[in-house]
Amino acid sequence: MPRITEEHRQARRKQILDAARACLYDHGLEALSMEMILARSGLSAGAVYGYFKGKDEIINAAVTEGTRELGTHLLPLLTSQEPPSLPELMGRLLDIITDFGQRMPGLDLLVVVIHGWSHSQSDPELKTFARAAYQRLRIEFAQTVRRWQAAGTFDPEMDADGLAELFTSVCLGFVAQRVLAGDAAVHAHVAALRALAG
Amino acid sequence: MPRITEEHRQARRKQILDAARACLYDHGLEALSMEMILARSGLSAGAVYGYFKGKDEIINAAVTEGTRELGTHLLPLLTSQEPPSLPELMGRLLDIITDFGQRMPGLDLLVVVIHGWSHSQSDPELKTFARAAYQRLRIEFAQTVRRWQAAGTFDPEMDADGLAELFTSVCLGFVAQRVLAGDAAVHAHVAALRALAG
Amino acid sequence: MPRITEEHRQARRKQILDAARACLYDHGLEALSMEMILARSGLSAGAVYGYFKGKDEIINAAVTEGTRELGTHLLPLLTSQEPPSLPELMGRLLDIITDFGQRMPGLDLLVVVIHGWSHSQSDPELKTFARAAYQRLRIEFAQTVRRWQAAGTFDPEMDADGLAELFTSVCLGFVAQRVLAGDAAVHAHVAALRALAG
Amino acid sequence: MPRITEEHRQARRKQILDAARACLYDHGLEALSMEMILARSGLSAGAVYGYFKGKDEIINAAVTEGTRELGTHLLPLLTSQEPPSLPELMGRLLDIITDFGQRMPGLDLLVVVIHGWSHSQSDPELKTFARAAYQRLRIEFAQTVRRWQAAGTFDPEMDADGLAELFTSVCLGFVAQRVLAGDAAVHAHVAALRALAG
DNA sequence: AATGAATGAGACTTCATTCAT
DNA sequence: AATGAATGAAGTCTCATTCAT
Repeated sequence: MPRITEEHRQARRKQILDAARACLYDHGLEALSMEMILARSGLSAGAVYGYFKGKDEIINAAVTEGTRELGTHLLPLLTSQEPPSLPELMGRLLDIITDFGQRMPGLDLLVVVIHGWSHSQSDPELKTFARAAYQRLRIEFAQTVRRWQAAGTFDPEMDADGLAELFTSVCLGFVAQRVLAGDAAVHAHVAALRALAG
Repeated sequence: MPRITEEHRQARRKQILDAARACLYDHGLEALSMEMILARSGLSAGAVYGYFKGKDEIINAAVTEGTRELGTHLLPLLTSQEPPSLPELMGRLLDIITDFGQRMPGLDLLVVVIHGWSHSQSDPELKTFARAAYQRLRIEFAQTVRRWQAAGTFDPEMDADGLAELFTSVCLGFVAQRVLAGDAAVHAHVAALRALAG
Repeated sequence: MPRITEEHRQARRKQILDAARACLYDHGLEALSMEMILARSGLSAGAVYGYFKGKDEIINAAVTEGTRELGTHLLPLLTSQEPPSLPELMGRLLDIITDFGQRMPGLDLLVVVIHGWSHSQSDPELKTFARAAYQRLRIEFAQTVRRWQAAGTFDPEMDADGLAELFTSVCLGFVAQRVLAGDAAVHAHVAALRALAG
Repeated sequence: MPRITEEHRQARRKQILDAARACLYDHGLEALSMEMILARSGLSAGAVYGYFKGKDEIINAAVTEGTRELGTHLLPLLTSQEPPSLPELMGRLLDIITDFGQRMPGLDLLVVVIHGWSHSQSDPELKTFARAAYQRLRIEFAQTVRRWQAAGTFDPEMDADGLAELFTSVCLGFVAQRVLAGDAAVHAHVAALRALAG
């Protein structure tokens, strides 16, 4: 069946990456095997290798494209010229993260995100990508803080970069806590922030 | 055959676990092999298998004992009957985390911690352990909040559990941010908390 | 669908076999793959499989047709009723072999011949073919020797078959030496024969 | 069973290389597989990979060590300060080649030699080795010719290098002819040389 | 007649673990 | 207690061939 459409190609790619994510969720980085991905995707070895050069490329694509997609949802809120208040903004960000985690039925994508964090430490390409992505998050937080300061919501004396680091930690820690402790509530974080900095 | 001393056994165990951590840092979860650990530890296969039942047991021990050790340093601060102020407490906790990360020359133990987070999601035993450990952190934070409330530092109306979740996220996120973004400063977090909740 | 012309078929066949020879020269028997031949010939898999039943058939055809073609050039000299002297005859034969080796730009066809020798040892069909072809060479040499004896150039007492074996070895060895040692000169062989048997 | 003797190591190496040669004889370069070599050697995959880095290294070792061994038997005759007459020398050389071919029961090592010729054209390391080995043969032949000339057996006017090329072709061609035509007799070559140059 | 995406058997190799010494 | 050679299941990937279009 020659000459497939670009649309078809993209569907196949997604099929493979989704299978990889599901297997990563089920078995973890160590035990993840091509055989699993092949079985879960329903494709043959040859077919999969027509889309990706190897296992590494599949994992990297699964991680980077997932991260990019989450970023696509988070960034509009952080680049908004009139950001909502800190608790509200954080609430929306954590909601997006929570929704992202529940995007695929039968698995928690946040667990896959954690596997991505781990994997990014041993794959140079992924490490560079992760560094850029998470530094970007911090930078956008800093900009948002400056917008709050300009709007008079925050004291202009405050260190925008320091606050951005803290907020970045809250977002990343929310992911970690959900995965490691088994739960973490958006509303709890929002209420706590409102109580502290209300 | 004269039995070896318990002291000797513990030294060998540590030798193996340190080698495993170093290899984990250098190569990640996926590429970690017994051969590496053997080479790095300077022991033979037979020797190592005399101390651990297999690779999984080594990884689990490396992760659980590391986590336990970090906990041992953190808990006294969180169980103190007269906790310092939030920014100060957080500063001390993050300092301990930072120091822990730099404990072994040539590697960043926080990277190993992240690998542990990932691995804990696919190993049931480790998952249970992690859940207990990180929930414990949250619980102790909640107790500290209640002590602050009792002491009049914090408004008694505030939700202690919600604040505990937030603080837990900050600690975990600090680890993640240092590893992923490449840096995160204790003083920045402290200053930000002081600015917010002074 | 109008049948393609026989001429077109032959052109395509040659295109495929020449690609196979070039790939054989570049990569050897072990590494030779259909993908290479496909890429080099500029044809699609489906097209090539319309001309040959499979890889083996292509290799066999490349070898047998090449051998047959070389034979076509050599035989007239060996069946001549009035053969030139031994040194001169050998000179002409080796010239033909040398020219054959340089027939295709960018590759040494004698290298391909050696691959054919190797391959013929594991393919029964090719082995039979090779046996017939090289025995024929020997037989024709013997006939030539008999013509020389009849003409009084050679002593009739000499063993024509033994001489034919020697001459066959010289021809085959010339090919092997050019390929293995990297060179072998026709004139050196001719001069040596003239010096020995002048 | 740790700490094996060097003797044991050599025996294992030979076991593997002999298995490789037998498989090469039975199946040829293309079809040769590790599985075959493993089965024939009676060793496990892991064991074999403890002796050789991979399939290529096994093939190369089988070829180079075989060639070196044949050389070890041929060279003394070619470096002798008082070489026998041409027919006699050639007879002895071809006898050694013939014996070498029959060295291993159940297979014709000369067929393996031809596979080595083929393989040497696609493996750079082997190509260099082969070039050196066969040029050496030619060089020693030339020296022998010069000794004959010095001794008065051969006309000093003759081109020693040209004769050496011819004699090298006879030796290599003898191997090729035995393999390709199915036979070639030492005595026929000797008689023919005696008849020509006696 | 031609295309080339897909198949899937099977190739090569690794590596956690064992056990004779 | 320690060694390290050997095992062999299992992993990743290739590639000759097919067949829907």
